[in-house]
Amino acid sequence: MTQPLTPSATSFAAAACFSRSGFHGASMAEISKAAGMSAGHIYNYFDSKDAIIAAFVEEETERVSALLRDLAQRDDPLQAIVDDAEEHVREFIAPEYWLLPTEIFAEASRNPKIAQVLQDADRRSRTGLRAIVKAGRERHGLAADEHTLDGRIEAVIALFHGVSVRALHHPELNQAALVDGMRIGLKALLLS
Amino acid sequence: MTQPLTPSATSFAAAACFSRSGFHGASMAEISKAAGMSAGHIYNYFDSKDAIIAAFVEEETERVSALLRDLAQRDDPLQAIVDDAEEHVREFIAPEYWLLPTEIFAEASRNPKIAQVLQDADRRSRTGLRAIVKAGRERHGLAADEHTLDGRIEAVIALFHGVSVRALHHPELNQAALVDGMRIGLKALLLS
Amino acid sequence: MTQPLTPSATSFAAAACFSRSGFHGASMAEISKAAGMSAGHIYNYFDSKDAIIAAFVEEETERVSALLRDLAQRDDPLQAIVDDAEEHVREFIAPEYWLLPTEIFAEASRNPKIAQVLQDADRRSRTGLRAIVKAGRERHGLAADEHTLDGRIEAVIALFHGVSVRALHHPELNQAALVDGMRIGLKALLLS
Amino acid sequence: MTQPLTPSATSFAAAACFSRSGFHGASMAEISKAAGMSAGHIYNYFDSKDAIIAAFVEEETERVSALLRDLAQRDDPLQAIVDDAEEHVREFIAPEYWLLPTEIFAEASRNPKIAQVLQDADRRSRTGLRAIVKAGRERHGLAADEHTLDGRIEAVIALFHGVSVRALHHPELNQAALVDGMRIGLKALLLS
DNA sequence: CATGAATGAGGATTCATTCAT
DNA sequence: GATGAATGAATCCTCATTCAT
Repeated sequence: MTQPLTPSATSFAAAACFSRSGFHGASMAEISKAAGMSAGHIYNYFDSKDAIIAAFVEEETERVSALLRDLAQRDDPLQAIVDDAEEHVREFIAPEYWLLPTEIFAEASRNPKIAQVLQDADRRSRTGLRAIVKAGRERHGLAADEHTLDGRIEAVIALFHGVSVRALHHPELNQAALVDGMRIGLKALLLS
Repeated sequence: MTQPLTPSATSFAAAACFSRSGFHGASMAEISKAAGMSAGHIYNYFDSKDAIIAAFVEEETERVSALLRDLAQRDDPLQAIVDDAEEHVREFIAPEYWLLPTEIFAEASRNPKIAQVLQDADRRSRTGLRAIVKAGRERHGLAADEHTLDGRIEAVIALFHGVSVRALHHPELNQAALVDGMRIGLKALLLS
Repeated sequence: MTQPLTPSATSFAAAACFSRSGFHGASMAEISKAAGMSAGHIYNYFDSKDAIIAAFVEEETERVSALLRDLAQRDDPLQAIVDDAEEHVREFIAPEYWLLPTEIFAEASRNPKIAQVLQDADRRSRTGLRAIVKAGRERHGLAADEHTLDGRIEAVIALFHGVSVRALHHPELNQAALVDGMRIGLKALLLS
Repeated sequence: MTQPLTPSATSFAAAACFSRSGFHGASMAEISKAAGMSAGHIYNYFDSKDAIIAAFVEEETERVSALLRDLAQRDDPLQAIVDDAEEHVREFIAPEYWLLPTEIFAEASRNPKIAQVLQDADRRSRTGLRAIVKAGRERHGLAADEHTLDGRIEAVIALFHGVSVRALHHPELNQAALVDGMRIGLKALLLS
């Protein structure tokens, strides 16, 4: 979201390429065709291919952060997390959901600039989730001190991220069973 | 563990390069220098760079599988998982631990051959863990039907994998708090 | 003649390299220098070095086919073939003439795609020559049935191709004598 | 035949490789496997791959020269050439016959050393054939002066070499018709 | 004599990037 | 703004040749 109009279109177009071939497997030719403009012209918006990747990662992480903001609107957000486990699992298990993040994580693990983008977005997400969990637990009369919140929140996010990793390792996993497992874990972490 | 002596050394040397530059960012020149042999000679052991990656992934996943086998030796393995949470978290949080897996996951998400290696190793791991959890829960007088086992095991593994993803997103996370969070989640999943 | 402007220039430039070093001895660097463009750029016109060879062979065989078309214009083409023996021998004996065909034949003997190009061009040439010979022989009141035409035409072409092979084996051959030999053979084959 | 025993075996083994892949397409690894010895060991007999090619060409051309010597034994060699046309055509048309020569010609057209080998062998062949034709023609009361012999001999050899070239260009050629064509040409050249 | 591990130069090919139009 | 022709460095890979054993 750092870039004007057309670059955004480029990032969007690049998503398909990145998803298919990975950041380094996708060529500028491939990206430019998907973006519907010449390769040379892209350089009017981006300094380099790395800049495209960075912009793309920024948009992508922002998109994920936004999901959390929705959650805060719910009546009893904590219970909602547990209740919506099925829907969330279905989402996190879909390759459309984790293909690009997986690529992003790998890039971040080598590229400090990308890692920073991820960490900044995560801070925002955490802050949002933290407020939700704090309010929720207090409403349910549960402990909501810093240590408790820190640990529960990290574990909850880990659980969700882990689901996508599971999908990669075990595409035929028993989804219904996992949903029940998730509910047990989430309830223990959020509502006890 | 599929290859004789020298290839194994190559895989080992390649690890450093892959970790630093990624599978596709690491050049054969870089790898060969690390392996202490000429680039050309590597091709006496491996058919292609992809074959190096595949062999490396195989070794790496095997290494992870081995960790599970150790677990089975414990007196009360389920309780051990909960008790050892601190040690496990410390391990899963260390970049040494997740740097290469992260790269592997990204590769697997695009390369079916690599995905297969991962899935095969995962099946072995799951089978091992399943036996442990089944025996443990029966010993504790808990439900151990297929659905229960499926769900709990997937969620437990997800929790651990997720910890590594957290470390990437939040390097300064409150480790002690996370350990407590993990214990809550693990106890709920394994011992209830 | 399959390719637009610049590729044609490449083929032309490649001819010198192929003639000097052979198809496989000529490096892309050599070719690109001769073509006056970077090696990388050639790949905008040709998919591979093999494609350059194929295009070159196509142009070259087409050029040979064209010679036949001229022949048909003559008043008494059969007599012309005999009469022009000296000129034709001089031509077929010149290395400029057979250097590249020799390379092409070797390539065709291993590469089915190239062989096909050759055979297709040969069919066209034969059809053309056949019409000429048929009309000529009928005009001279000679047998012009299929078997006769088949055999005479094949032998005549063989005679010419063979001249080039002779030049390679015996560069100092007695050209005037060979011309007379050719005339005897050609007259026997075409006009009797 | 410049080399002792084992080299000869190497040349022999190399024939299959050369025939399949060409001189430059055949690797030393391929050749050494066919020769049943290590690649390194071949260098005890040959200074370089080029030397193997040279030795091979020498053996091969000698083999062809030898065929001519047989011809001289016949009662009426000239008539024999005409009479045996069918057999000779069959032989010259077979890929086993012209595959390697074609490769050799291409090599000779670029490599003066190979060209020399070819030309030396050709001189021997010509001398042999010349004696046969001279004696034959004199016996039949035909002109046998130098010019006549030169021209007829060159044309006859060209005719035979050309047959192989035809086979490459027109694998389905009408063999029976060509035999008749050859007989007409040969009779005109040798017996008139 | 014989091996085959090891080298390293050289090959085809790709691709991010530039720039004249 | 917009193109795409053009570059050339970098990549993977092959292979003739050497040499320690």
